[in-house]
Amino acid sequence: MSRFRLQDLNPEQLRAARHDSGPLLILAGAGTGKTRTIVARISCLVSEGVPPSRILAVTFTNKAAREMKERIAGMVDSEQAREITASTFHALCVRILRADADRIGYKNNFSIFDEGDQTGLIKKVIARVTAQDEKVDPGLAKAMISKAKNNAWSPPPEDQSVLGAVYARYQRELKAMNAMDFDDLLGQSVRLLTENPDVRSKWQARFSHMMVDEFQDTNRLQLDLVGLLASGSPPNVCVVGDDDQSIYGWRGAEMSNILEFESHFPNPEIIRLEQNYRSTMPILATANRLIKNNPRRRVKNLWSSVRSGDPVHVVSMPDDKTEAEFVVGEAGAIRNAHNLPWEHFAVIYRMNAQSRLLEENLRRMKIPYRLVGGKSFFDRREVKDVLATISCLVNPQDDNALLRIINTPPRGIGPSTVEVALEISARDNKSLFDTLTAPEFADHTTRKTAEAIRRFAEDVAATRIYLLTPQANASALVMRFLTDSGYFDDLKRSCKTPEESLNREAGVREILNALAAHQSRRAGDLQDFLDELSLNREREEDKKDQAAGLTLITLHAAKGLEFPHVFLIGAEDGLLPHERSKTEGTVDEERRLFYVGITRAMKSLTITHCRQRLKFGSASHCRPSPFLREIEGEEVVSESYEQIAARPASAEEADAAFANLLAMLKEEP
DNA sequence: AGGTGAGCATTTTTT
DNA sequence: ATGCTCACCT
Repeated sequence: MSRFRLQDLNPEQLRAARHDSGPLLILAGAGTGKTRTIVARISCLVSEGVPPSRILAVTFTNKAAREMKERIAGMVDSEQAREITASTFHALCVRILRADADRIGYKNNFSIFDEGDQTGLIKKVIARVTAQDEKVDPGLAKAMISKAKNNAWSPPPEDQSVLGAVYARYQRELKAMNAMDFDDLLGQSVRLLTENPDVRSKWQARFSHMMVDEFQDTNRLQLDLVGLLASGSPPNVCVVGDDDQSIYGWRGAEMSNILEFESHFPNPEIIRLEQNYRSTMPILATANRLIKNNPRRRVKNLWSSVRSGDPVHVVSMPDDKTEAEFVVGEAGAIRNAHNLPWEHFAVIYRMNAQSRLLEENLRRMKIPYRLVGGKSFFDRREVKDVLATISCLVNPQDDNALLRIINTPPRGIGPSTVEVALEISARDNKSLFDTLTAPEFADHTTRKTAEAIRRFAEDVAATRIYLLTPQANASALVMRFLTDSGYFDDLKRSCKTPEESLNREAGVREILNALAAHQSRRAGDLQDFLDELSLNREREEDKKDQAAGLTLITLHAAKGLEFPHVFLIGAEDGLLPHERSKTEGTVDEERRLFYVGITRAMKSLTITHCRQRLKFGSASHCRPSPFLREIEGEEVVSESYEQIAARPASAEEADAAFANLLAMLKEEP
């Protein structure tokens, strides 16, 4: 990467980079060089003598944190770059909590519950707390608990309402397991820093300048955290975001954090980045026209020095099947006409279910594609088993992990024993492991079961001792624990086909290899490894080789990405403003979603909507999205599929079709 | 225990 | 249409 020069920045970017102290709000429209500006600012701070170790950059995703680190490394001295902290909110919280969680009544080796663990525990709690005839939806309870935590509401005193009781009990059980869910990582960090001025001072002294990316996505706890960590008076907090791209309100993001930034951090400097380096003017004009219709926003107007470009196409389709065929055909035509790689194309949609018809067509046409957002490697059974095993070895109080592995493989500690133990552990407020291993537990079981428990506990304890020595070969120890316990035999037995068995063993190997690699990288302990995995679950499509092809992606997942040629499909009333958003009163957020979609396109943008679509198995009529009315303008061309199909192919298109044919012939062996 | 079928809901998902 | 959950059966 070429050495960065300040002259390369535009005047607003430069002003942001040079801002020295006190709060700074950078309103960075889509494609306006946001990351570039943050990194430039960091580089300025360093050259002005701020020690790099005292600079903190916070992001939402690990990917963003990684990219930021890379770009920083390209800009400042590598020695200094290493000292700069670039981390996600959650990873930062884990660091804070691993050091001092004991100050708020947790042990520092607490476990982190992912959403699967969380749902599992909630279900269990519901079963315990509610009467037989009462029905509580676990999903609803989970959403409510998350909302409560994100607003820093404590569990209400018991038996006010069923949900309140579920929340209270859930939190009690988590605590008993010495575990935190994702929301707790934030909430407990806030509590730790609020209740312990000395801890707070320690962290405030650690960082002198703080940068927050994607500020429009922060929730209440994250805002609190920023306030608690920021140091300097006025605080040196630089936040970057775009309220027009706030699309995670349903997950607790508070747009008011950015809209009312001044009330949280008084007298900030506010800088707008409006020059766009991504899209042509027709695309930007379309986006601007749409987003103007939102009432609560910080007005921005994107512009580009690229004045000309293809018009935005809006095409009306008879049905969703035709839509998929058309989009795939159009992408192929553009590709052939300009000899482009498939990577230049993306199809963006509101719901994952919309990808299916596209996939069918792409497969039929033998077009390579990558589907963003599939199932995670970490949801595989054997991966969960191995991770639960490691968790259990690190923190035996982690009932959740213990429950997963206690009779997998079968050890003679069956459900009835577990049931009894669970009851006693709830009554005595002790962990499952402690309950099972207490001498008096033998009174509740047969001799045989007691012996099985003793053996298991011994195995865990013995492995644990080795494992916790610093130079231990952890992956070998875990491997031996699994083998000795008969895990692999059990795994093989449960597989229908030999391939499946091989596949699952490969999954185990992959985790253990990752563990070995982690240990050789830094003689880290297992805790680090588990933290990294629970906070950094790279999707399979991310880590596999990238030469993937055309991208199929949801509007949400597309935020932050860009593609030369974009197809935005399903722009229908009830789908793009999603039906549910209308009843929930969040149509503005849907408009922002549409805005995000439009601004992903660099060179060409085609928006389609269907007059009919298969919904829940049966055909239903669809009206165009009301947003399509809002984008109408001179650089938007509306047509129907029938008009396009009836038009004689242009010479260019005919050539392209011919080339396409040739290419297909060549690919066939 | 683990498999099968009826019944049911069905947006988006950074950590 | 499809996939998921739960209850009930082998």
